[in-house]
Amino acid sequence: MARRRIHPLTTDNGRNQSEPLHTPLDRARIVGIMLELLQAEGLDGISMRKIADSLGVKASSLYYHVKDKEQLLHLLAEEISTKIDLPDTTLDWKMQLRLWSISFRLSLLQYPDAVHIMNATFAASPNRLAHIEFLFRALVEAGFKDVEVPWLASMLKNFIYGFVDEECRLRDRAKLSEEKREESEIRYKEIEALPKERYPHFIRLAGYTTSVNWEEEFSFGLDILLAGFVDKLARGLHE
Amino acid sequence: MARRRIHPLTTDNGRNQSEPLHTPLDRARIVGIMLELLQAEGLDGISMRKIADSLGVKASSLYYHVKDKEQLLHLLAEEISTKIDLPDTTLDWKMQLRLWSISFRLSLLQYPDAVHIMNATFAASPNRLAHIEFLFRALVEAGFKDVEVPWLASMLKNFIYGFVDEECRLRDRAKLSEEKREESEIRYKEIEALPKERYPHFIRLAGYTTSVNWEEEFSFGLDILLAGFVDKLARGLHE
DNA sequence: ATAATAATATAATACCGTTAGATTAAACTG
DNA sequence: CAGTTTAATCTAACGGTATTATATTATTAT
Repeated sequence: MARRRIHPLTTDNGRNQSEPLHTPLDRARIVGIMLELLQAEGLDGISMRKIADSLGVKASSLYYHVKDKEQLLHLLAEEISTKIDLPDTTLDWKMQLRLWSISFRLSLLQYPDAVHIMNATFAASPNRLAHIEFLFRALVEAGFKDVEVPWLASMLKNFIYGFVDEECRLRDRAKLSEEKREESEIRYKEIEALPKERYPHFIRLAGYTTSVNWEEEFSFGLDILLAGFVDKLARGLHE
Repeated sequence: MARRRIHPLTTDNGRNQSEPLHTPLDRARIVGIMLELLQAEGLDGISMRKIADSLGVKASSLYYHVKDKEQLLHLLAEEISTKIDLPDTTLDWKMQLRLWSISFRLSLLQYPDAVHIMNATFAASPNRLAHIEFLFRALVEAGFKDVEVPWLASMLKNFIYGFVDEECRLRDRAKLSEEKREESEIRYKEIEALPKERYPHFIRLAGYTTSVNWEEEFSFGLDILLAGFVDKLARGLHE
């Protein structure tokens, strides 16, 4: 697969970059650039044209290395999930799930729109399956029935996706309101125009989602979900 | 706002449709068509061009009635949430949340991609706020602290979104595998090519998500989440 | 009838993913 | 070394997206 040029100078129409000059693309380099673009511009920064531009290449060339954009996102999701730690499997099952969840959240926070990418792609790749395997094993060893395990894992995953998604949104909005409130204020005025007397609880409690300790709040939700797991386990045993 | 023609026949360049002939558009009619397109073709069926075509009009004309597509989706989400029942507020709080969740899921299932539309739009519209108000009130009356209530409501919402999203996906895949497995089999072969010995639990348990009683499974998850709520409430009291 | 306004259309901009076919570069083969 | 094959990229195009500025028609009001 690895190819090397013998005579580095031939016709060379256009820019010449000293050494490699034309080392062909591969999936690893494409995914690497995608990760950079994601970091810099978010999901909108990942278009076939922009990826190609950043590689000094035309968009259509990407299709030689990959079937379509979906496959590229699939590879990107796998790459992102590389950075999630798998906890020590000798710990208490609750601690294992807790540590895994914390690590998962932190990884998702590292790249904008990571949640959407993970959620939009099929999880059948080595690293992602390793995480599913970890969850399934932990839940089985905890004592849950086989039929219950996939749904419990799904609940935990959905909790994290939902939380991080909301966290990113609220963080972005907080940033916006510091710099430029132009667009944002239009929406806020729509809220203020609503008949407040009809939503007393909402009005009173809405403020609690503005200044937040996210770690604390994540832990709060995680505790509740795991408490539900424990309750299910207890009921399942003496049933 | 309502406008009526006096002389129904003038120049009439093009098709003449008996009575109204040219009653101008309004947001209600646009949203109505969007709902039909959503039902028939899913989220991809809702483009500005397709909406306009279905109304016998050009895409740019829509911008006279609405700011952009986001606002249109906002209105659509509000319309969809009209069909969700608010349970009797005299019931036990757990029963209220349970009935609301069941009703919410059923509404989301009525239209393809409804979850994505709800999740992608800002929930500040009368009907959607009424639902938030309902949740907040129920949780406050249950005895939760003010700071906890928005996060609990968020958890419940995220559980439902995640569940229905997954339900739709698996249902669609089950349909596909009946008719044409062409594309689908490619992906399945990718899974089968993986080293199975590394994912023993996954291999053993993957089958449990194929033939599913969705009502039962939804109830299973809901029970667990609400058990976590109850646990939190109990701990919060004697703390 | 005329002026004002309401509603739609035309045309263009700047993107997007994807494909077919031509073209260049590198690697083999005799 | 010459010729052929294969690898990798490019050109050009298709059909789609949201959106905008500007022109045009249709209705209402004066």
